[in-house]
This record gives sequence, C-alpha cells and structure tokens, in this order.
Amino acid sequence: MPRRYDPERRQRLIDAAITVVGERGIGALSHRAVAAAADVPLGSTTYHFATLDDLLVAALEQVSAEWVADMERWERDTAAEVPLAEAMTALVERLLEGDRKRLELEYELYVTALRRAPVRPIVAAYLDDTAALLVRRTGDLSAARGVVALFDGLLLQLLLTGRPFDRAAVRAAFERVTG
Amino acid sequence: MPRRYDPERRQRLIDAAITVVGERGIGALSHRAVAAAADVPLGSTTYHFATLDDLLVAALEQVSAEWVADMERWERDTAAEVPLAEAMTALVERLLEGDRKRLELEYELYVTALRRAPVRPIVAAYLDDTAALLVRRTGDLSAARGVVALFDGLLLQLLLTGRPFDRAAVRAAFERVTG
DNA sequence: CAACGCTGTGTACGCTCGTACGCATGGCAT
DNA sequence: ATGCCATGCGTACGAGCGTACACAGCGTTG
Repeated sequence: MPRRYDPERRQRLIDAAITVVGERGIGALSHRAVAAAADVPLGSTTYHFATLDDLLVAALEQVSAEWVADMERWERDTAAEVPLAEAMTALVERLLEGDRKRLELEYELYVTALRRAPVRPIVAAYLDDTAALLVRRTGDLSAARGVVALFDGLLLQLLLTGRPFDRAAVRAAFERVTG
Repeated sequence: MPRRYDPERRQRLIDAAITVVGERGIGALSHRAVAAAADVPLGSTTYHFATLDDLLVAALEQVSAEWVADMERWERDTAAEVPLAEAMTALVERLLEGDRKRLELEYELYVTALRRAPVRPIVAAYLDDTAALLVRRTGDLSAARGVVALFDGLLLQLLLTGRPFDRAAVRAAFERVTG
C-alpha cells in the first residue's frame, strides 16, 4: 500500500470509531475494527491513539458534544411559550423516530462510565450541560435534573421494551414532573 | 485434580458468574474467569453452559429475580399510609448506601439488553414486574411506569456523578411525578 | 451386579486482540 | 536544497478467549 498523505487521518479515525461503536457496541471497539472501517492500516490507529482507551474517550467525547449541541439547537428552536412537558414529549418522539443506534450508543456511554473512570467526566459534562439547558425552562436546577432523569428513564424503557410510543402517557409523566 | 462430586456445581457457577460480573463488569465475563472464581476446571463451565450467552443469561436472570424479590419485600414492608414519594426517596437512599456494585450491575444489565437479544426478556420482565408492583400505590399503570423511569434516571444520575444524595431534591422530584 | 449415561477433567486448536517496534516517506522548517 | 521528524506502514509477539473433544469416574437403573 502506497503511503498516503492524510492530514485528516486522526479525525477520520474518530469518525470510524463512532461508526463501529454505534453499529456494534462499545464492546466491539478495537484498533483493528477501526482501522478496517477507516480503511487504514492497523499501525496507523496505534500511532494516533496509543491505547484503546484514548480512542474510546476521543470517540465518546465527540458523540457527547454532538448530542449536547443537538439539545441546544432543540432548546433554541422551541418557542418559550410551548409548555416544557409538550416540548419534552415531542423531543422523545422525534428521537425514537430517528436513529435508534445513536440512542443506544448514548446509553451505552452512560453505563460504560460506571466502570471506566476516563469516561466519567464525559457523562458528567453531558448531565451538567443538559440540566443547565433546561434550567432556562424550569427556573430551578433540581427540577431540571429531575426532568433529565425522567427523560433518560423513559427513553431507556421505550428502547428496551419496544413498546409503541404512547404520547399521552409520556406527556402526562412530563406534566407531572414539570408541573 | 481429583474428581469432585458436586451436585450444586451448576448453581455455584451461576453465583461465581454473578461475582465476576458484579466486580468487573459484564465485559469481563468469561468461562475462564468463572471457572477461577468458582474454583473448578475450565471444562466444567463449558459442560454446564455450552455457550457464554447461556451463562450470562442464567446469571442475569438470577440477579434480576433477586432484585424483583427485594422490591416486593420493600413494597410489602412499607405501610400503605406512607406517601409513595417518601417511600421511593427512602428506597433510593437505602440503595445508594448499600452495595453500589450491585446497582451498577443492574444498569449494565439494562444496556446489555439493548444490544443482546437473549437478555431483553429479562429486562422486560423486570420492568413489568416493578411497574405491576407500583400500581398498587399509584393505581395507574402509566403513572407507575413514570415512577420507575424517574427512579432509574435518578439512580443513574447519582451513581454517575457521585453527587451527594440530596433528600429534599429527590423527594421533590418524586412528589411531582406521583402527584 | 453390570452397563449405561450423566458429570467431571484436562488439553488443544484457532482466533482476535492490544501493543510494540523497525523501517519508509515526504512535508516543512531552515 | 536539505535534513529532520512527524506521520505512515507492516509485522510480530504473547495473552486471553470460545469452543470442541477425548477420556475418567461414579450414581442410577434395570
């Protein structure tokens, strides 16, 4: 294979890692899998990311940043008059209709943080950022955290059971917690 | 090693698997790790559980069953007059003071179910059983599911951030959702 | 009491993996 | 123009893994 000049190599490896993890789970992340997905030789991955944890952290940081940016966009685009419960319900519905693999990855990220210290700050930042975002609507930080908790719990339930999305039930739950 | 007659072998392997998974995570589960933890030869684990998934499912079924039994005991021992929000808050507090590894395992079980089909029924049963339990208090199934969602979301947040348990905030959240 | 079959044991094969390392190459600073 | 060093590439090593399998011992059934 001819040597290829590739100044974006590092970023492309991160993207490939996200693809691998999104499609096959964090457990399937390996230097080799990423190398194959990015179509680069094995040695290249170990050059840019000496250990597998480095690669995992870089990938999850990007996933998390994109997720938070998404939430910020959502908050900005939601009129202040819309009741929070309604907005949250619509958000859950939109997410479930979208890329489920991405949601699964998000929650895999959560649980990975439980066991792997280097991942903890990423999740902590996500939780803080999201709560800070919702404070604009709830006015109270504890309440915002409660909304995040309900949001995560409901999404997990819906993903796990595959139960059809019940707008009324979800909205009722959010109404109680945001009321 | 002399042959040992051991009619409880299978159960002891399951217990060993739970120990391994609890201490080092589901990713660390292997025939060899379980064999070492149970102090039996490798061949024995493959005899009782032909594939690793069989072993994982058996272990997680037991974990889940114990968990549900715990919840049932808790519900039975909580006087009907105690407001649900107060009871839930006390439960969360008790759990956080207890064995955190066990909680981590519980949520690892959740996320594992997202990717591994054989584990899904276990989690689905847990969710159904827990909601059925709480219906006795809420009277309404959707509301019960909402309580479970908030419960899981809050526990995850507290485990992940390591933030100190804030009884007032947790209770306020449950009070809102339990109306 | 015999033989069948369930249970227990040790070993081996083939695979994937993380990681290390030596060499090649060419962009860029000088 | 040139030389340096960041980057790219291929390979190799040792470890851990799932799984298969042949053989050994003993409880049970007839």
